[in-house]
Amino acid sequence: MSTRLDIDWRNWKPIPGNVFDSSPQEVAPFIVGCMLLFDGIGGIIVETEAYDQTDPASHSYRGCTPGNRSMFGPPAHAYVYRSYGVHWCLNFVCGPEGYGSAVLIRAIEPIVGLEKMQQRRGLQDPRLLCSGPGRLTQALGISGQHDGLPLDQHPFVLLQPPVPQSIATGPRIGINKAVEKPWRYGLAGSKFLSRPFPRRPG
DNA sequence: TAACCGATTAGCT
DNA sequence: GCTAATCGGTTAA
Repeated sequence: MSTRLDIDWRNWKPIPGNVFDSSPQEVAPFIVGCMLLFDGIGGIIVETEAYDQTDPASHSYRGCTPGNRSMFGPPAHAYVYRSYGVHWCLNFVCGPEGYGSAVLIRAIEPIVGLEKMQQRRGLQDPRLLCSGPGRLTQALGISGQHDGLPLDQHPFVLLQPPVPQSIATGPRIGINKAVEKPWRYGLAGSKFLSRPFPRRPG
């Protein structure tokens, strides 16, 4: 059983590398709705968060260290870090080189390679495969050895949809500082979010 | 000791 | 169907 069989992939195009020269607050909403494949397996990005060096919640806030050096490297590269000792989390480095900014990939809708993802995750439910930053790296087989890899070549593939997506925003998840920054972006109503977006007052 | 989390459990609609 | 609370676990400050 698969999803999104209605999509015509012929109209999807590679994401230009210079997209990642922009700020993480611009890149994060842009890549929501884009297709992410790693070694031929993946799906549609449905949730992201922006981080930059001025942000107390960012790994780059206190400058470059051995653990976060990829964040200060060239844009359009991966920053993969270990979270809570056990999980891996995938970020896309953006902004001018040395700026220390990145976009955290928080959730994808699994499309390609369902069986492999289910095997790696040890469960069947598509909604639990990639709905969380640690879950999606396990499903795609991404770990610390992939830190620093360029996003515009194998094993990465990034495609943008022919039509821009409608993006919801909200506060980021799992942080205690700069909680008020609405730097979480996603497809509101998607069943593959790590958590739903708060309903806007109105 | 705090951190960009996941799995499980308990309780709600 | 959903949300909140708890706890294990490694790293770096």
